[in-house]
Amino acid sequence: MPAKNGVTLDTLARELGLAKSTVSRALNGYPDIAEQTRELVRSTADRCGYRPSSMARNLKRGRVDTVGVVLTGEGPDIASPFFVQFLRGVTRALDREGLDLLVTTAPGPGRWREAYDRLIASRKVDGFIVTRTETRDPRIHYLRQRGVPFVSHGRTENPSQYAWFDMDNRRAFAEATERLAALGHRRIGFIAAKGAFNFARERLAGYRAARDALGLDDERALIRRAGLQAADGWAGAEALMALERPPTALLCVRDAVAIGAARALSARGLTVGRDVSVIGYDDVPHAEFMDPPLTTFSQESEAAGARVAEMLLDLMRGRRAKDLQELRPATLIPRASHGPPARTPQSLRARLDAARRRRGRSEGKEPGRKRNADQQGAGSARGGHGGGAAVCEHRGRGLDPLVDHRGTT
Amino acid sequence: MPAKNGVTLDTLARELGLAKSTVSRALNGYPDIAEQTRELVRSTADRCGYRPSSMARNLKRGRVDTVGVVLTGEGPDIASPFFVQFLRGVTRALDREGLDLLVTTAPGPGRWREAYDRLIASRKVDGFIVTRTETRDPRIHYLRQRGVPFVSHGRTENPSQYAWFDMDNRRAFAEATERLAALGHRRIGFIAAKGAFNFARERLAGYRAARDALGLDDERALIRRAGLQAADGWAGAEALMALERPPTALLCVRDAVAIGAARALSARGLTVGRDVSVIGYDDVPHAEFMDPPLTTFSQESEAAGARVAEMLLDLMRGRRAKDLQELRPATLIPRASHGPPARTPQSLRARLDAARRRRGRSEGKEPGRKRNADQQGAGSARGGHGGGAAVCEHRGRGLDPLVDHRGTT
DNA sequence: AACCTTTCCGAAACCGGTTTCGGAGCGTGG
DNA sequence: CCACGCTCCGAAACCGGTTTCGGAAAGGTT
Repeated sequence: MPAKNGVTLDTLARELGLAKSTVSRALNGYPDIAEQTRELVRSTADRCGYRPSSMARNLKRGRVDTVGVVLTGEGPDIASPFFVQFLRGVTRALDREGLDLLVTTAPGPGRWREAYDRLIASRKVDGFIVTRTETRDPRIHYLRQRGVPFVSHGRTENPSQYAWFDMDNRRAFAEATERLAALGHRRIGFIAAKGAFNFARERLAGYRAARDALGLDDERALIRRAGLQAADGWAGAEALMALERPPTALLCVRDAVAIGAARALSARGLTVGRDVSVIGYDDVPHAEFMDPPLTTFSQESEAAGARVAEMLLDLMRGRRAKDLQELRPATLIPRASHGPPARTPQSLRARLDAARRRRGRSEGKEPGRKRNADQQGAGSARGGHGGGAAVCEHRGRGLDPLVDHRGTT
Repeated sequence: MPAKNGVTLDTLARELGLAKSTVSRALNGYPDIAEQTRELVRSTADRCGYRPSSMARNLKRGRVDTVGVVLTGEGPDIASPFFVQFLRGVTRALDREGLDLLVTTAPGPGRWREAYDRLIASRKVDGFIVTRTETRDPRIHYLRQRGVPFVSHGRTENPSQYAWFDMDNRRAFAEATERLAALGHRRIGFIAAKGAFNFARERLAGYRAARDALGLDDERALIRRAGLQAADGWAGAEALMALERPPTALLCVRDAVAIGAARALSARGLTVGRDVSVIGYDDVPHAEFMDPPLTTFSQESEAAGARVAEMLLDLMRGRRAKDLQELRPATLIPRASHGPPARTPQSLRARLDAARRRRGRSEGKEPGRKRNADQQGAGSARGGHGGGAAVCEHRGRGLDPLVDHRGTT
């Protein structure tokens, strides 16, 4: 029943009175076809709207002109607007060479291997793009051992043996640290990610390196490890502000975290950018519209996607993986969420304590502000009033600090 | 050279001493194979790690078990975290049935047709998912006329003849309007989108319907049309607050716009949720961490993606398109950015004028706040201080109102 | 014992291209 | 006039499956 709408090679051959093979070679630019014949074939081919069936062609050629991406990771970690930009960059670059992108999902948490297996074994893709690498990423190892070409967006701890494209996260956070130090900050907190994402490790490493090189305060308690969401930023900032000597600046592993942190600070009555500086990473669309606008690093995700795709094409054409490794600088976007410290840690402590006392007094006699009854606690995170912790607790996270006790590597 | 790593049907057949066709039928559950033989074949098949080549199989079967999505639209309009969630939902649902998702891009603005053409003609996909429909979307017409199965996420103005899944945007914004009216608002502004996206039209229509049904103020000037970004929200709010009688509540076509609008309001010294209520749509991750947290509508993008994929599978299995049309309610997430109006429009006007006078006086003698020199104007959007317009102007948008002069349909 | 079903499997066509191989037609040099 | 090389095209194998068709073997009937 494959009647299809299709005009095939045979159709053309019959139409032209030529052999199927002749038509094929004419269309594919073989040198043993008379130029006149070739032209004739070409013209009737696109007069009839002929398009070779990709599956038939692929069957013989042994490749499918498709690269794969398998979506791993759960929940909102991946829910970044940049991933779409990245995909767009990838598809744009692939399209220029006539390739397509196949997207699939792991059938469950931790079951990425099955997805790769299926795509490889059924020959649905010629290569892979892997994203969001972890420091020790089993996917890299797996793909290398299976001999499938791939390019990774982000490195692992030992990135010498495969093709990758990465932002220089380490340098970026070193730069942010240096910048804050130059403004006078000596005590800089870091709200890090507890996951194994390599970009998170690198950012932390960059902070540490610059901090040590500059001789800044380096207590363990200045580093909080949490998740990657705004609620984690809130919790992290709360914990850091609870310190005996709170930091005057906060580096956040990404903007989502910075957003939560900034809210926690202003909920405690502090002015972000004066009392405490905050710097994030990503330049999410809303960073510019925070109050104050968030200092951050830009992404250029689409360009990254395009570059990764190009690298994969090079790789599949035989270029060596070791020659395909690119580290790109991230560019700082300075906005008003950072500046010279307006207070010392001691003064900050005093200010926080004063604010808490003030809040304690006014508790329960909040002015004529109706609170919507049908909401589940999130509404309590209002500027200056109320306990901000509710925002975190209803997400299942308390304020318990998650101090980092390990080294970088 | 197709040495491949692969174990093929012939390999198995030779190994088992059976015919290729027997092996194939055994594996595919044909009834004319002895149960014993089938088991034998099955076991050796997965002992050898046999996986049928998808291209070979597809060639004969005439389908490829792949559905396509072509990314259209430019710039940040598509840069929504929800699109990834949506894709994840799609791939999850497809994966359950052994299908994959092919993603591609139009080779240029307005050239979506080429992308569809290529995928259809080269038989790389069996069907399509189209997203972000416009009110009169040529893609729908095109795919219908070509007879390719597809499901659309979002409707067009005449949605009776194809399969679609959509949120009830109209009901959502009617509900938001009713809710505000119940709280006492009589003058509600709407920051709409000037594009042709159908969801934007529907939201506006819902607002209009409820507004008229409730007899609220309905001046044209209460509707501003702009883009979909935060800067547009800023500009829209600025324009609405410049009215002789400003609205006491602002409905925004989506959260990004609401974020910009809220910032504009607070930059003018107004308290969002008291002086002016703001409601958005999307429930972006940061909405909860705004000050105050943003009232909005949730998306459930992943579930939507999954449902759309399931509908497409049904369609490809022969179910009729007319039976595959689903409208789902959006659920309001009430937070603190809306409440009863604390002021009348007149009082709002007075407050705004007073704030402007105050700003005028303090201009030029801003306290010891260093402004970073190497930023391009965005930093001027600081809370309460400075002219907020800069944020919009450096994006190439002025404050000129773009009033709506047309009807709904 | 001849005949008819059923059960189970093998042979071969087929999907729509690509690629190899060989040969017809033509011009040229010895 | 024949051998030889060159240009251009046709025939057929092939890629790795699916599906059709036919027939052998086994079992049951009269």
